[in-house]
Amino acid sequence: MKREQVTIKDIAIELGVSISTVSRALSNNPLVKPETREAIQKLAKEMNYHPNFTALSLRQRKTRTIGLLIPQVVHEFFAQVIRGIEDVAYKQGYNVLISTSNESYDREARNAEELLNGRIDGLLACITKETSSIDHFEEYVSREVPLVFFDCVPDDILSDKIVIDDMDAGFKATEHLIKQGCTRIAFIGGPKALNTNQERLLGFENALKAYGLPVDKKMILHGTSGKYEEGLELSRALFSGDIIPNGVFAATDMLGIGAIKNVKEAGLQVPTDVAVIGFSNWEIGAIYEPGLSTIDQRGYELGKIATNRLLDRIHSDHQLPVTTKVIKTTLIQRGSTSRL
Amino acid sequence: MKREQVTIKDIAIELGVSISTVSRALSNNPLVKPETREAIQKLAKEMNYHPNFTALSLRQRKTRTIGLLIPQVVHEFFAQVIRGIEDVAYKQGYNVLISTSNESYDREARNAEELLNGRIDGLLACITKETSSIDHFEEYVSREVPLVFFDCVPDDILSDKIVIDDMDAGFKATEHLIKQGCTRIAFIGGPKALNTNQERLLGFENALKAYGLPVDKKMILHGTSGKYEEGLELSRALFSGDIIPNGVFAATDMLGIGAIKNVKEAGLQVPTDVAVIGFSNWEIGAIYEPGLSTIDQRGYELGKIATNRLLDRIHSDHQLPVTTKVIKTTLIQRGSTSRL
DNA sequence: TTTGCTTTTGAAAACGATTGCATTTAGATA
DNA sequence: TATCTAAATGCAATCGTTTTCAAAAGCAAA
Repeated sequence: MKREQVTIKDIAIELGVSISTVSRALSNNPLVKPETREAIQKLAKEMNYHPNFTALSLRQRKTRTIGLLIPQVVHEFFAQVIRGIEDVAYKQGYNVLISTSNESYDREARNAEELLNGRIDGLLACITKETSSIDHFEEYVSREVPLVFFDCVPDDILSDKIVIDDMDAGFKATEHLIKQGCTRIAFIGGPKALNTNQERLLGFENALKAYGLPVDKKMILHGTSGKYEEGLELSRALFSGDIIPNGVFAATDMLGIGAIKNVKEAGLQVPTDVAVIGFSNWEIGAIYEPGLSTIDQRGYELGKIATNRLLDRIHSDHQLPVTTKVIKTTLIQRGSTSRL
Repeated sequence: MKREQVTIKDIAIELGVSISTVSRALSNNPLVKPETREAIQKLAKEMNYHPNFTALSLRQRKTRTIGLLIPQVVHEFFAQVIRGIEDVAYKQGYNVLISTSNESYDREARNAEELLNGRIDGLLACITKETSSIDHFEEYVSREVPLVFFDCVPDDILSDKIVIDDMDAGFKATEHLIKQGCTRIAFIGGPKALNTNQERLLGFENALKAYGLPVDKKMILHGTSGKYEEGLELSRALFSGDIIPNGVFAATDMLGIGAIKNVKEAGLQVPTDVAVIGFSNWEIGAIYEPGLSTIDQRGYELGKIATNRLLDRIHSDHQLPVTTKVIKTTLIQRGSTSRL
């Protein structure tokens, strides 16, 4: 019953002036006489006036809100990205509307569709593992609604993309293992179809080749979830083969920790018998024993850069050229690969 | 330039009918002639029409959006809560607007103020560690804007609250240590002022008393962050005192793991020499060695219950009585306390 | 006073939808 | 053909703002 907001009209009636004058007074428009302005501003404060966001959005045809489409929130990487996004968005007076697809393609498509209803000024998106078709993003492109992809990005779409250099990171991780004296290095990764995963694998293979080591398909295993339990399983498979690796590059930290756990259970020493490096730099890797060497995925920076790009696009009055920004990663060495 | 959304008016002009007819046709109003309706719906689809969210919100005076005010996203507990919230909200056609305060009271107050501008239909809030004054929530109460607090809730506000039974949980955790044969039990916790922390401590003390064990103030230490490093430090302080504990109840999992790490470094065995139990049931606790016994904080349920309550309030046409719901926790036993 | 200028104010349209009410149209009946 | 009724459509107000344009008010100069 009392839910009604105080409006500009209430103030106008109270003071016996017109709506326009109140509007002007509140925006400090010099057209209105100082005394009037002060009286209006005083009353507005007293009445607890808050300008109605929806009316403003409709009138100005912008919502000061950016959409964020991600597979999941319960994920250290995305949490970092969100923090980066919010830090930038916030400073520029933007809010963030998060839409989670729960790794479901259908939900992603529905969410993307729904966000086209004018409630956001632009969209930041990271596609799910299973996303193949990108029809649901085409209208953003054709209508020129600002759209920036980050991390997991579709190949064939004319849109800004911010990604980390997964191939380079894969190369660095593998090179690091080689330099630590590993000669039989295995790769355990996520879904084969995932482009970030492919890139990491490519970097892995390139490094082996660059250092004259053989690329053995039996030493390359793919999972689906990238989780701890999967790391355990893949590692078990790996260490029951005919060639026992002395180095493992895991495409996620949780896979890496699962691998270490299995190695320890198999009675082998990490890093002496087997060195393991992960990917992402999750907090757990620093605490686990031994500490997990890893690649820092720079989620926070990724979020910041993507948001800046999106806001540039939103604020630009002409159509900006489409760019792809590749961010370099850094390697973090911990106990799990320190053999020298 | 092409950013314009297709509006109902565009369709009306194209088909030479009135705006009202289009509106009715799109909402399947039986007043409009079947052929007209079909023609309109067909064209709407062809033209990629999406009803403008902002206009709809203004007209209907509701936004189908709920606000979420939390200290941080990068936190497994909040991530769980968010998932619970989204699952419920989503099913009922609501979106979630997340506002992060970064544990800053000022930012929390500003965010709360800002969300009063009519862009949300109701607010879910968890206050920060440092929040003392709750003025910024008073207007929600006086204007009867639906508001539900969860987890960290202010004492003196007439509003729904969903909390876990921290005292009971503290009691259970401590009782568990006692039943595992611990006789000198320490408590390491978060900020003294935090009500959840106080409750856990109270449960701790009650359990000691209930089992005839002395409450020694020297065995009760408070930190500020609840993080791993702090767990290490507090534990060091604890184990350099004159009485060495043989059980530790840590008010967060990260404190617990820090404590275990220190105990191990001190050359003691977990759980034989010292049993440790944490709080929250973070993923890391299941993976760490030894596995960390803990209290499951049920973030997902908390999120679901809070959202259901908020939506009830939003949908109710009369003012519902204010309630406080207390959720019981469950104890998860792992290696760190298994001494029998 | 009248004129002309500046300062200040107000009326009304617009943003994109919904909806109560009035009007038109079509078909049926007299 | 005229009248009545029901079906279909359109007009206009509304939601809360901003902003253009017109009008009023105040004041100085003629």
